Amino acid sequence: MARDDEQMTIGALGQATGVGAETIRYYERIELLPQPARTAGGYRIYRPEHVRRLNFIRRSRELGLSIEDVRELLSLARDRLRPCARVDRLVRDHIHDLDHKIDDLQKLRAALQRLADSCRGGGRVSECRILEALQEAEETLAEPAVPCAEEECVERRAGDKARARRERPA
Amino acid sequence: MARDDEQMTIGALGQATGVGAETIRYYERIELLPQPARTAGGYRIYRPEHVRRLNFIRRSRELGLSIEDVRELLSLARDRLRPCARVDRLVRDHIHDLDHKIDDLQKLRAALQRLADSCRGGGRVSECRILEALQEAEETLAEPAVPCAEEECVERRAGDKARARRERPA
DNA sequence: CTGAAGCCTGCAGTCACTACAGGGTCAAGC
DNA sequence: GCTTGACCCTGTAGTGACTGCAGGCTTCAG
Repeated sequence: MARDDEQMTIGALGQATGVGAETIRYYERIELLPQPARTAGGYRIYRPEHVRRLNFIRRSRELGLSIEDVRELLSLARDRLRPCARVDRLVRDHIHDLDHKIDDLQKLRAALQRLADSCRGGGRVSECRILEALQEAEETLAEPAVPCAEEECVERRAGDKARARRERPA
Repeated sequence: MARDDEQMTIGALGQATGVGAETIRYYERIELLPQPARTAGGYRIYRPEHVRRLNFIRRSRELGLSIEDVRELLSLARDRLRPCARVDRLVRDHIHDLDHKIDDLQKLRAALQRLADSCRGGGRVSECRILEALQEAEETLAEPAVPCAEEECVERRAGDKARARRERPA
C-alpha cells in the first residue's frame, strides 16, 4: 500500500518544510499535528499529507497568525461544505490588528526620533537630553500636536506598553 | 531627617508611576530597582528617588526598549562624566530596529491583503482561495514583483517568522 | 559488527510580566 | 484594646511559541 519513498523521519519532514524537529514535536504535543505512525523502535514516520499540513501551518505562522488562529483554520478547512466567511473574517481581523500594530510602532518611532534629535552624542551623560527626557515629565515624550486628556493618555500608553513588550525580543 | 510624607508603600508607588505592584517587585527581583528599606513588619518603603527611577524605567519600556537596554541606560546615567555617545547609539539602534519591524509588518499586511482579496467570503470552504493559498506552493504568498533566490527567501521568511511570533499575543 | 548520525523523552529556559494562594501587617474606628 | 478590611508579604506557576539540552536508544551504511 504505502510506498517506502513517501515515508520520512522527523528530520526529513523538517527539511521538506523548513520547520525544526523540536518545533514539529512541539506541534504534535499541542495537538496541532496528528500523532504519526512509529517504527518498531519508536521513530516517527511521516507521509506527504503531513508535509502539506505542516506547510499550511508554517505559512499561516509566517503571516503572523497565532497558533490558535491556525488551529481554527485547520478545523474550518476540514468541513468542506461550511461557508468560508469565517476564514475570511479571521484573515481580515488579523489585517486590522496589523494596522494597529504598525500605527503604534510608527508613533513609537516618532517619539524615539524626537528623543534622538535632542542629542548629537557629543556631550557628557550629565547634560544628555535623552536621559533628561526619560527622567522628566511626560510632556517631553508626548506627541507635540495631539491634545489628549491626562487619563486617556495614561491608558493609551499602557496599551502601547503591552504591545511594545512583544516587539523587542526579536 | 526623612519626612514621613515622602515615604510610600508599594501600592502608592504604583499609583504614582502607573506600574503595578507585582511588576515593581519583579523589577526588584531582577535588580532593576534597588532593594528599598522595610518597616518592622516587612513592608517596602519607597522614597521620591524611587518614583523618579521607576518613571525612567516605565518611559523607556513604553518606547519599546528592552529591560537590558534600560539596565544599560541606568548604568550609563550613573557615570555623569562619561560621554553620552553610547546613549545616543542605543536609541538610534532601536529606531533602526523599529524601521525593520515596521517594514516587515507592512510586507506581512500586503501578503494578507492579497490573500483576503482572493476571497469574498461568499463561497464554501472547499473552494476557499485563502485556504488553497495556504495549502499550495510558495509563490501564492510571495510578493509579486520581487525576484529572490529560493534559499534567501527561506532565510528571510524564517526571520519574519521569528518576529511575527512576538506580534500576535498583544 | 561497529560507528556515526539521527532519533527519543522529559525538562528547563526564553521575555516581561501577571496571577494566584495562603498567609502577615497596618491604620482607622469603636 | 480589639476588630475590620485594605493592604502587603513570599513563593510559585502560567503566558506564547518555541528552543535547547542531557542522557539514552535506533538505524543503517560500510
